Amino acid sequence: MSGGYLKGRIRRDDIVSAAAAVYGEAGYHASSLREIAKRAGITHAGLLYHFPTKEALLAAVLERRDAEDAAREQLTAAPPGLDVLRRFIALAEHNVRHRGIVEVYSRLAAEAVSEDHPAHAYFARHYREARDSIAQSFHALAETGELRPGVDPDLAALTFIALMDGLQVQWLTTPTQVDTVGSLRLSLQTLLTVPLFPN
Amino acid sequence: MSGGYLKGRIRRDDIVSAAAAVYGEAGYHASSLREIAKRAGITHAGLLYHFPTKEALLAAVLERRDAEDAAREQLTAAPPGLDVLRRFIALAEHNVRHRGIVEVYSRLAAEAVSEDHPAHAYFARHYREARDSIAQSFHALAETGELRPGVDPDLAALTFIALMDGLQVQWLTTPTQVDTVGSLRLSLQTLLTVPLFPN
DNA sequence: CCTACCGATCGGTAGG
DNA sequence: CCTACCGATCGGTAGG
Repeated sequence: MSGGYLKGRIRRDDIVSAAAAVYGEAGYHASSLREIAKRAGITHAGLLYHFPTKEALLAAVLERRDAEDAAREQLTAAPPGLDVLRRFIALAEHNVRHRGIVEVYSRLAAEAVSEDHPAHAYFARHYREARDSIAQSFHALAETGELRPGVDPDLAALTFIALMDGLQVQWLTTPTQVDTVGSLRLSLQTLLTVPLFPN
Repeated sequence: MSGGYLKGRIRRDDIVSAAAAVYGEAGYHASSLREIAKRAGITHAGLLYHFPTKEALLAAVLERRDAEDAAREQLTAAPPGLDVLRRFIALAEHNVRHRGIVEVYSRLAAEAVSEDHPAHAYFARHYREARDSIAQSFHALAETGELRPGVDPDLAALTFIALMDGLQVQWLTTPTQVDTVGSLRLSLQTLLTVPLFPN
């Protein structure tokens, strides 16, 4: 019955995977529909049958990434507090084992600083949501005395997100010299009065 | 006597300035020699008379940036310690008032994570030198008891550099919501046992 | 989904 | 430094 639709969904998924891989290697603007299509096993005109424009394909890549992240880490599900912070650390640990994911994200984020980039709104929203989520946790920790006195929760949240992103670029550039997870743990622990990972 | 050479140097400088501006807006790969040449008031073939290839122009942009940074902040001149850290903060303050500089740097850094990018070696070296400089200062502070006990100087150096870079991308994306200098001060102060900026 | 094509743009070169 | 050009590549469309 829905055989045709199923095949279409699989094909679309292959294209999105190929696109994410190419974006990671070349960024969005420098990626060509022909290269993406070749990896998906079709022509570039065939790709445009599934995604009407280059931008529509980018949107599909970003949407799938959001869905995957949400499903894997349940970042927003936990109540504000230490657990949320631990889940962000877990996300960083996952990323170290999946360089491709980090490449796409880092490259697109840098391109999207321009207001006219098609992914600009996506990243502006992404940053705001991440900051809000982390800030809520720091505020909760402040109320229970688990945040070091004098630390501003909102500023600490901004700092944590910026640190995650900066570490990723530096890690991609010189992988052997960057301990992403160690740096995140150090920074977080320094802000707390209780152990982040009790022995 | 050297009239011809002087004019050549001025023209070359105009081209480098135009290139830096375009790199900041579009990145390196997406920048065209024709757009850069137009802003410098010549044709793209004329540009190639001064710089033989697109890569040669990129190298000139990076070289000039290094020279300007070194001259302005004398980052390597100070003896390791609090003063070096304060100079990096001063650099961040300067950058907030010169968005264009930050755009070039952030965009190129993200592109250059690829090993085959012509600026890859430049950024790998840049990161290493920055880490070494900061690490030396943290080591010095550790010996005088000005670094919080338990803080690893090398990890703290990596963290500080990553934080600077991550803040810049987030600030470029959502300028009104990011306090770059405040975040850097908070992070540094949290690592120290003495005031970074005594009142 | 493909073949065939379009106009536009790219980095670089020849020749002056 | 310019004019004029090259081959290559781009996103997108027509027509099936």
